[in-house]
Amino acid sequence: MDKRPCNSSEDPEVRKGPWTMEEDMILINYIANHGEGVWNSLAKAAGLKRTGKSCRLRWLNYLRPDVRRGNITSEEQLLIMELHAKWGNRWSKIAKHLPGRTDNEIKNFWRTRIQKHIKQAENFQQQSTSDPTNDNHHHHQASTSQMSTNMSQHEPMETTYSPSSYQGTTLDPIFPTHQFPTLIPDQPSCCPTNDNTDWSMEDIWSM
DNA sequence: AATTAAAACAACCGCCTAGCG
DNA sequence: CCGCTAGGCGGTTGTTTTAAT
Repeated sequence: MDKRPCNSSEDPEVRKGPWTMEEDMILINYIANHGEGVWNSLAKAAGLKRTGKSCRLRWLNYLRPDVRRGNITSEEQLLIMELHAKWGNRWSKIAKHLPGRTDNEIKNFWRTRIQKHIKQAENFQQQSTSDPTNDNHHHHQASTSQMSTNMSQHEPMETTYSPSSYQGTTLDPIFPTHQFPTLIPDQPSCCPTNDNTDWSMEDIWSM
């Protein structure tokens, strides 16, 4: 486990940080030949100086052949929002309904794209509520009810989620309608150019 | 062109739980 | 039943990339 008396972070034998292409290749080859086993022993057997956890994460979030990367479509966005409204931050549960997407990716997506807009909406709300000339803050629209209907009977309120957070999303450019995004401009975040090393998963899998 | 700020993404950390001896 | 371990999960942090000035 991770009550880690052993394999502690001071252990010079344990590598941390970004994975190299060599490590990726080793992991992929090993799993291709032996399958996924007990991750700790897999890491050792494969000769990787990584924790089992690290290997597992790398495999699940990045190396698996069926993992989809890049643009999250508007349909997927919509699904994510619906499922998040239902289940809160149950990222892995949500991810199961988005084939090829990982919980980590969805989580990051939520934090970077959606939460930002919720915050903005909240700020606007505060402004508008403190503005006596603006009294439209009690008109709960479809968006509100749609997103919050199931909240009450579900898990304890997630800190990242507040039904009211969704109110006012109509103001946000990313949510052009009263509903949830039916069409959201695809972000330039496609083409993950994170490969300074000039290689991609396609390259690896073609080997 | 250089610098800074913001956004996006990858990876780690620590807690929780299930399974096994 | 109890303790231990591995795996899974959600939160958070660190790094890289992109956009703005």
